[in-house]
Amino acid sequence: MARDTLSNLTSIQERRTLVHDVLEALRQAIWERQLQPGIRLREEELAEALNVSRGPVREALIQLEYEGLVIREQNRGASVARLEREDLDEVYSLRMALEKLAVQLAVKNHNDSHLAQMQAILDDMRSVLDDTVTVQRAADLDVSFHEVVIKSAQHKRLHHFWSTLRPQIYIFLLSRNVANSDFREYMLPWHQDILDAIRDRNEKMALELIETHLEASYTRVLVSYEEFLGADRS
Amino acid sequence: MARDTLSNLTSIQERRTLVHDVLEALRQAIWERQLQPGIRLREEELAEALNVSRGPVREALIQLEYEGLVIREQNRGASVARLEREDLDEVYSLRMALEKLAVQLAVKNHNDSHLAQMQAILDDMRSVLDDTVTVQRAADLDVSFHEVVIKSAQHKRLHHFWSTLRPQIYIFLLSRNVANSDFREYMLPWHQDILDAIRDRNEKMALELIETHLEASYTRVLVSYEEFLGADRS
DNA sequence: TCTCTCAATATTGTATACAGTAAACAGAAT
DNA sequence: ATTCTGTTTACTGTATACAATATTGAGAGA
Repeated sequence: MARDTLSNLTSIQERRTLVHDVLEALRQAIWERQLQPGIRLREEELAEALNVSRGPVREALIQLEYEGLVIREQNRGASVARLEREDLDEVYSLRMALEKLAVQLAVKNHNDSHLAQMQAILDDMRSVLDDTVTVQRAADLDVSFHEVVIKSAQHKRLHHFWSTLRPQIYIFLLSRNVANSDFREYMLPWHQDILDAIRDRNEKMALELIETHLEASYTRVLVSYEEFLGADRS
Repeated sequence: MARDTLSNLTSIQERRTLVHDVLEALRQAIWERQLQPGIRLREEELAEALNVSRGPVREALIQLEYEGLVIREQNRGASVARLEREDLDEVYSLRMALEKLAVQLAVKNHNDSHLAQMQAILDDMRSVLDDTVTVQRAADLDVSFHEVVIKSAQHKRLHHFWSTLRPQIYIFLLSRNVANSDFREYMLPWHQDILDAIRDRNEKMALELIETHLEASYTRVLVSYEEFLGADRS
């Protein structure tokens, strides 16, 4: 059989381990606030609930600690992280530093596939303009666009660091009160501009755009997240 | 008993777990090239050699993967990472992004303790000027100065990210051929300037200095590390 | 009533045992 | 000879069992 024929087949879904499954389940539960900030995460309890042993749960908790969703203490176990306003500041300042580096490299290193992926996400954003969009959908589209930008920098460690930040970014974005108008006024035009600057290899413009975009994003999220924290306490 | 009296006591050495010990042993062995790039790290073999079970070894390998010293593959185990020239580029470009953010924050957030710690390291550098310095000692001093700068930014996530990069930075620095003249000509004056700029809260200056310092460091390490890679292949 | 000590308990840290996977090899078919 | 296929083997992935630690609460002493 010719190799070219085979290369058309979509590759088989990589066999995953229990750690992956546990990770997804816990992340999801934290995002959906079924597991609320501060709640203790006992290894055995989770293991029972998910029908696995403590080993995979423990490894998943280690990973979640890296992602900032969980706090682990020596001999005292894990709990869901409480993300305060300072954490939002930290995440966004780090994100800014990483994404500035990313667009500088993206301008040089992107390829057509990256541009196509960005364009596809913009198209998705456009297609949901008429529907009512859920905050999850908005966050997904937002995060995945930025992820492609990061990927197009072709910098393994940068991508890895950013991915570690992603689950926290997602949490903050989930606090927004999104409306369709947001897509029309912010999401679409800003991301389109960034894509254009990368495609045109205009480094200065791309840098400026990512800075103003992230600053604006921060400002908007700050309001909604503080609101959320306030409501949470009452 | 008065609280003030107690606060003078140095806190008791935190009880450490086996994971810590395994981590230190493996990092050290990789730094010293007893474990050479590419060598397979079988969990059971390491466990036996270190007189622990596979659990702690496995967790240590996960951590080392984060630190970039080890590669882990699904169902195929771990091996010591081969750090090529591209990895040096990645580490330094990321380091630059992180430390630029760090000095900007350090200028605002540093306290007297941080300044004292930096000064102490500069004093150490001065005190070894007359001795013959080992490359390890030079790397230790270099890395620890930058670590204090990072700490003085008072940004938990930034510190954590930088710490993840530190073991790799250390590997690259170990390839240098250090002489006492390097301390006199580079290490001391550059680090002194950075300290001064942070103390004077001169953000623009601090940024400029860290940029030129890291670029220069990169250039110097690039030469020695390529030499090392070449020698390694022959 | 308050503080201290000590045991009980709950939970993580660690060790061991078993299951599953993938590379390596040997033998059969062409 | 070469490719395929089944089997072995060596390892990681997972489960279970045991040890060590930290918190809690009850009782003794002040």
